[in-house]
Amino acid sequence: MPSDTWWNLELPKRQFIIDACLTEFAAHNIESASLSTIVKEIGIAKGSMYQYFTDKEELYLYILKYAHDQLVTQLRNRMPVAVFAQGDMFSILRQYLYVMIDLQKLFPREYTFMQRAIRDSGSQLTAAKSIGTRTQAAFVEDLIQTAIANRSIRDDIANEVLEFLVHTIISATSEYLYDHPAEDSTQVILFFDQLVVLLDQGMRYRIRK
Amino acid sequence: MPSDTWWNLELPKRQFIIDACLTEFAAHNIESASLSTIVKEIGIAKGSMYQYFTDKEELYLYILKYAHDQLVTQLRNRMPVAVFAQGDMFSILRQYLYVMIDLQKLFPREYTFMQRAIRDSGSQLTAAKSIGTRTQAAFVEDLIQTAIANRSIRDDIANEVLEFLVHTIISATSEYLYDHPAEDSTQVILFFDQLVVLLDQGMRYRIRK
DNA sequence: ACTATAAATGACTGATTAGTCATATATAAA
DNA sequence: TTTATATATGACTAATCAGTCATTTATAGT
Repeated sequence: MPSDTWWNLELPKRQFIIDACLTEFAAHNIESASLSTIVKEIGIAKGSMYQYFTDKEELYLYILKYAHDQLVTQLRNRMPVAVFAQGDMFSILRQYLYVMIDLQKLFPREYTFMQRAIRDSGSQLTAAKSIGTRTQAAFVEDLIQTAIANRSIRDDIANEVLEFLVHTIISATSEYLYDHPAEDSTQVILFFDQLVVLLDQGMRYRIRK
Repeated sequence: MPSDTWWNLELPKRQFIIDACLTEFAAHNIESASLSTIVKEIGIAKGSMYQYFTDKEELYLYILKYAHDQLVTQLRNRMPVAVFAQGDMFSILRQYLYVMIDLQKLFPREYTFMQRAIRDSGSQLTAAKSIGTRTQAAFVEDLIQTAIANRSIRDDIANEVLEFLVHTIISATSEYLYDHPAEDSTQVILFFDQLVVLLDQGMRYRIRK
């Protein structure tokens, strides 16, 4: 939906603009993000921005889609479908958490923005919500379906509940990364490993052998 | 920190003002909530508001504390300390989730506002964050400590991980309620019950007897 | 060099914001 | 009734915002 003018721009300039928008949108929700701030940061006139995008919302959704596509592409590279067939659910989940750690390091702006967009999208932009969560939702559904077919997990609990729990774990670890970005990766991995073990083996007390 | 003038107001008027603020702050973060909207809604002059509170932030924190105190009081009534001593962790957790359902029904504005405040407080107001999460953090810590002492849960996983998981579950169910406010309680209870069973017994597949 | 098209500009509009303050009104005391 | 104090008011400031548009500048075609 951006204009032809936008696509005629040199790629480095487009990238520069995108980066500035990512930074602003990662720090403020759409309501309080400022286009004036963005153009001042980039060093272009405000009018130029309106040659590329019709309004703030179009810009926001475009940047959201960009960040989303970027992350999904990376995720696909790191977790090809083959991974789903083999291995049980818990090892896949563990791998997914590791990938998230990587992505946050390599694409901090995109990652942070997506995180914020999903968090903020509750009431407002349903478009944003659906872009943000559809991928994850599809991933979780696949994961559960495969796991049940594999008999990796029990089948006597409603799928909705299983999906909720897995989704919750993913979101929460994502938030955890968001809140502890600078921390040592090995520490975070250790943390996640224990978390997956906990889900895997269950929490209830059992006599130590 | 509100002025004497505020405390000299008749209680019903104070309550009316508080209610209007709760509504606005439940719908917008502090950055984009509008004092102009609030005073228009109440039907008083904007200047009056500044006779009571020195600025927007003071008002916000006052309302936050109000909502927090309200909810904590209710929580204490419904979950006296005695509950912690008896019962295992999972039944306590289940009870806590039930109480949340009640509170959301009985104090929708306070509940929604607190939920939003915790969610939004990430970067900005640390005061808000600490008010919002301290109570829950203390609750979770107690819960885990007691459960380990009881041998309700295993002791070979780092406390931090256990606390994270429980905290995550509570937040997520809280979000779930936030997103499905009108839904039938019995459905929600069923959902939570299965969730707790899942945590309790673990997810891994086991042969059905 | 001349023309046509495309892109960039920034002053401007109208709306909204948080916060101020001189003035007006109400309450109470003398 | 007069004086003193407490409270309420809303017009006002200065800043910011999204979005507009007539004008300028750059690019390309002839």
